[in-house]
Amino acid sequence: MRRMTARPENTHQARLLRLLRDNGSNSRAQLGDLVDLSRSKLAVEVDRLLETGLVVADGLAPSRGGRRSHNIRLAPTLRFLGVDIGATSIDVAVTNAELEVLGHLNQPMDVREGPVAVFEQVLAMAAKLRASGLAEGFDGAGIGVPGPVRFPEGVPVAPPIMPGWDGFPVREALSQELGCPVMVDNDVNLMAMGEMHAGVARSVGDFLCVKIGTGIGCGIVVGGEVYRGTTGSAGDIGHIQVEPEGRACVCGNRGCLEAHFSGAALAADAEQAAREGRSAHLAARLETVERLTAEDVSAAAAAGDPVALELIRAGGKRLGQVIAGLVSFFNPGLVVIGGGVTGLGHTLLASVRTQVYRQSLPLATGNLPIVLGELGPAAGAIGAARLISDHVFSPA
Amino acid sequence: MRRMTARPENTHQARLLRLLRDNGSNSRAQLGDLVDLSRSKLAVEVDRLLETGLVVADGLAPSRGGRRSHNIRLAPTLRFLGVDIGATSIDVAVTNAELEVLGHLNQPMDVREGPVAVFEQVLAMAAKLRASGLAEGFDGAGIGVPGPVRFPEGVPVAPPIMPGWDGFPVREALSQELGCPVMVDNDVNLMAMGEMHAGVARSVGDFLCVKIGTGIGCGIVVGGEVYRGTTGSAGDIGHIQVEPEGRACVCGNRGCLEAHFSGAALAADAEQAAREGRSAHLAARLETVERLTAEDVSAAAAAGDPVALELIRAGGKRLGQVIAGLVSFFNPGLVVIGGGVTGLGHTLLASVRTQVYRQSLPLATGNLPIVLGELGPAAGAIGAARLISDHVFSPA
DNA sequence: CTTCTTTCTCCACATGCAGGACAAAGTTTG
DNA sequence: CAAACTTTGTCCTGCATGTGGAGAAAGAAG
Repeated sequence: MRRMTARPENTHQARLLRLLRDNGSNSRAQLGDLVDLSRSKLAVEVDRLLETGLVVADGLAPSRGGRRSHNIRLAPTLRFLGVDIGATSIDVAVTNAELEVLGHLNQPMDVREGPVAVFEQVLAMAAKLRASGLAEGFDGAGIGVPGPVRFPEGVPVAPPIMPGWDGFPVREALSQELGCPVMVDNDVNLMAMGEMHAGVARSVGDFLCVKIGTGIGCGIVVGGEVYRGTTGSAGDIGHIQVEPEGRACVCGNRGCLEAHFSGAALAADAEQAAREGRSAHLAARLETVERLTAEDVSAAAAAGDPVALELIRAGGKRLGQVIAGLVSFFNPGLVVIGGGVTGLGHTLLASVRTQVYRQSLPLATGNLPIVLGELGPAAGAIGAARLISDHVFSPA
Repeated sequence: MRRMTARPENTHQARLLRLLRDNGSNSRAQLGDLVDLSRSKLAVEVDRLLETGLVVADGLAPSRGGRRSHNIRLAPTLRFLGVDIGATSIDVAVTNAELEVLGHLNQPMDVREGPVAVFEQVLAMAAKLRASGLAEGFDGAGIGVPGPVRFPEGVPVAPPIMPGWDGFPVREALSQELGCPVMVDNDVNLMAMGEMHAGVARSVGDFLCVKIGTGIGCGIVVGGEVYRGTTGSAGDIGHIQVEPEGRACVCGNRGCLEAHFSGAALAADAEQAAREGRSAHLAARLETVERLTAEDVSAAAAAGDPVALELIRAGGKRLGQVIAGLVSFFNPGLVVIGGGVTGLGHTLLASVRTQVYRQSLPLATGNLPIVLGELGPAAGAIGAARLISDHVFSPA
């Protein structure tokens, strides 16, 4: 079960591994252009990487006007596991060393069932992916949980929506079970990493990634690195006050953003509208299902239901207020909006944009794109794979 | 005029220079404990630094149980100039290489008089300090301006309260005049650097530094480094909305924090209270001066005037609302409050604290000190010296 | 006064790396 | 098709740098 994946011996090797991860197969000559090492040094390091098995030869590159160069690539047998535990579902993906998703499973599950039950499920899903021939074992696993994490130890801390998880040694436990290195992070941070690696945020140094799911969170990226804050709770914007005497929130305060707009709040608003007969569309839907969800609102909006559209617009305005403040404060180069309710799509986006561009100063918004995430439900799992690959591809 | 200050040749030397700057005179042996270099290597680098003249011998250290070690220190003739241009006044300080303030001048001046007039004043003040024998020349100068700056070029960009400064080549011009390296930054960022170097924020990696002056700004420090944002406008929190249909602000919006609480807003509120006869204390003051200032409010509060106290409390609440949001988002390890109106002191602080601790989640506020700055009016100038010393003490 | 500790210098040795020479493999030109 | 030029990869030498030990210098402890 346990795989002894080699680790790079120095920063040069780590650099090369990451280049190969991000740019795919590459010729030795091309690598030479990228890394500013002498030919001899480069040859030595590449040879050592080939010896460790992390890297393998991959045929000849096309000629660039002279002798053809030898291609190398990351070992095609390397596998990373990306796990994204949401409030109501679990995503598990297998990737190769280039972080391309080879297989992806999604399973509904309430995180409140506790770490033991969730773990069982995650392991079962991982086993299923392995059984389907996608992987023989894993060289590393990243896992995201919907709450703050003490990052160095990989342990959730005081997660409001995850009773029973406080202090559970997620990293240690999963590492034991899978027999490979594991890193744990907040799900929102992983979404940000995913979008940074393979999504809209490629080549942006400083950006925000707002995730609207059951709750609302925000990933913060500073200089290409996720910023986690002093206690790992940075980006917890769900409980910023948007209405001085607003709705009561589960956190005990009033007027929190999450209480006014989030997957949960949207569903509640929709149900109320349906019951009060304000929306025929939503009422009809409520006849067939027990409880409405954010997806129902999204469907109603797509069908042109005015009440649903208004709910989304009002929510976008609230969200926009908060984002406007964050933009003034943080002056990001990009704002990404993602998460389960991306289905709300452009209605939401338009509403957020209007609010931000109106409220923030021109210097901060001047060239500020506000866009939807590109990776959809896979963002978290890809980010998780990226997290662990950064770890595995760094000197031991 | 031009002084050719030597620069370190490599990162080891830079490291040593900064240690000497931050810890003062030090024995070679002690440095050896701090830097993890072999004795021989350390000796070589120190010798080279002695050759350049950046570092000089400084007698013998007390014995640590054996042969006494030779002390070294930064050259006592090194001088940095720290300039802090506020909206209504200019601070100029001369420091030695350890960034101890040797001389400090303050001069009222409206920044709106434009870069040329302000420059003249700054140069006159620098000349005065030099004439008083504190410095023969400067080895570097840092300068802070009350608006966003394109940091790499050292040029203000679209500063709302500094008409005429947009695009003015501050760095270039000052460097020409003084004949030494110059760095330019936002005044709030420099205050943060000052408090980090010599104030309350020593040894804190991630913190916020809120400056309340004519306007309101916030310095952001991430991992010991100032974060400036994509266009250099990070920390511009004065125009975050605190009241949906609040007061009109100079920026064109309504309900901005600055419109409700800042040096300017406070003065305006106080005048109104005085005119309406709500405060005998403030009214009396208004008889002797033409316009009230934040200092007058501060004095009235110190004398127990209930209206002044209430103004401060209300302002603190507004400020607290915004800071609470930022704390949730950024999860800092410390919040420093400073700026001209620090005289408002503990009344303001109490009000802010109440609001933040009430509104933010326990995980973020659990161990979060909210304190007043320690350096008072010198913070900006010290931060400016620190900025340029970081530059001078880095490899060329 | 002797012994031990600490500091500092000097030196021999190892290591690591750059850069040139050269061979191998292709392309282009006449 | 041959000659000339380009690019790539390997080998090797020389230089630079840094490590760690030996030993001298300076002081503390007994």
